[in-house]
Amino acid sequence: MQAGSEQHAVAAAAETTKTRIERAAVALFAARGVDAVTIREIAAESGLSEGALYRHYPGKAALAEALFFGLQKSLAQTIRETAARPGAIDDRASAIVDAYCQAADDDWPLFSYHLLNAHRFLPGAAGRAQKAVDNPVVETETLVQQAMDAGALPKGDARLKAAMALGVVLQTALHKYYGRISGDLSKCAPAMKKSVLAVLHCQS
Amino acid sequence: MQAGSEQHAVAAAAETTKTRIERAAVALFAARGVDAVTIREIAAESGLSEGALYRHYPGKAALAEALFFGLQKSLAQTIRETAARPGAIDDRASAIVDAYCQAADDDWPLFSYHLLNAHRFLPGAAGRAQKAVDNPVVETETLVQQAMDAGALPKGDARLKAAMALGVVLQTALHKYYGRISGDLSKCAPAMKKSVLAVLHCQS
DNA sequence: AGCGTGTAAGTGAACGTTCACTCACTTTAT
DNA sequence: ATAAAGTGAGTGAACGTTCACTTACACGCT
Repeated sequence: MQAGSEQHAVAAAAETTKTRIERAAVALFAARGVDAVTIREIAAESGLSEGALYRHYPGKAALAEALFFGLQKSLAQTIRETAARPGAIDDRASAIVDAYCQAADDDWPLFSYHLLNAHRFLPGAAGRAQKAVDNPVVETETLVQQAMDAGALPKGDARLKAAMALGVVLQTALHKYYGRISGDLSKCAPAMKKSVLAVLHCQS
Repeated sequence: MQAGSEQHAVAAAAETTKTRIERAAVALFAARGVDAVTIREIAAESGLSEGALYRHYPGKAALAEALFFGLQKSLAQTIRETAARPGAIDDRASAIVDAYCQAADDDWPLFSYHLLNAHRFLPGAAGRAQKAVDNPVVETETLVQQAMDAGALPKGDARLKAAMALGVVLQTALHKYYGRISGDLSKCAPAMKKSVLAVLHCQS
């Protein structure tokens, strides 16, 4: 891990064994659900043996978790950075819509896996308060709250506003999963931006 | 099933063995996911034995499916009737928001189970076109399309508009599941209605 | 170059557990 | 008496995980 042959590896993503496993797993998990997929299937799909998977991940659960939180963290970071940028709330909200679209179009299997399995990894109402770091929802709520405090949005329940705005984007992605909307999610970005802004600015 | 003692059974919902099973199953499925729940647990929760469940359902999968499609059908029917009622699009859209709120507040375990497990029972993009009958999404799309045709809404992609409008409501319900929004979903109805209308009427 | 050695990566049969489902039997209601 | 409803130990298949073994390769030594 010290002097590999694939540093500056952000873009090219060399096809290491580990990424082979991850791609196979994400494709199967997204298509059929984590529980319905067996280690044997992941091994077959990635062209490896079952035992080999355990050289890279301690188990199926850890693999599923790592895949989910990888994107979760990356989305949260993007939103946090976007929210921190100076500028009008409209521009920042639009940038977040673009960020979601880009994540979806970049790696649709991973994105849809994340979309459909969030409730598997995030605690429901029972388990107290979601981890506040690396959470796209929390970041969005914070952004909305700040805009309200600054008078850039009408005062109101920031959490509710954030939920409704996120819903515009995430339900659209879900309908893409169901085949009710086709093509890249970015294609819908202009309409989603207008709707998100309409939601954010409407009096409640 | 022909001459039972519980016809007119819409409201009172007599506590038959079958409903005991269903309530126990839905509570467990909603809290921990279908695959993580065992038949033994459902039996224990409902105060029956494993064998007894099989007198009423052919298996776990059929039980999970019946619970899902029970609400799916009921939601679709409500929306269809609402959409068919004469009146302004705004009033009908508001009525649909109320219908979702009522379904959620009536039986939150069932509603959240439905919300979180839709992708388990509805075919993804691969399986061609979702069953068009008894599908709340299809009904909503139809309503939006009709309103566009009638000039009551700006022309555009009805499916996308429907997705975004549904997202306002369903993501809010999801955030209630995560404990980010508390109290009855109906409490959010006024704000959701305003947002849904803002989405529907905004130019795209 | 040839050789010995240590380490990481990969293999797949075998293991033990879990779980949906079955069935011979008991209880309850009519 | 008879049928419907309920019981729970038993069964067999599926699955995640383990492990003894094999292969690939890097490095120092002569």
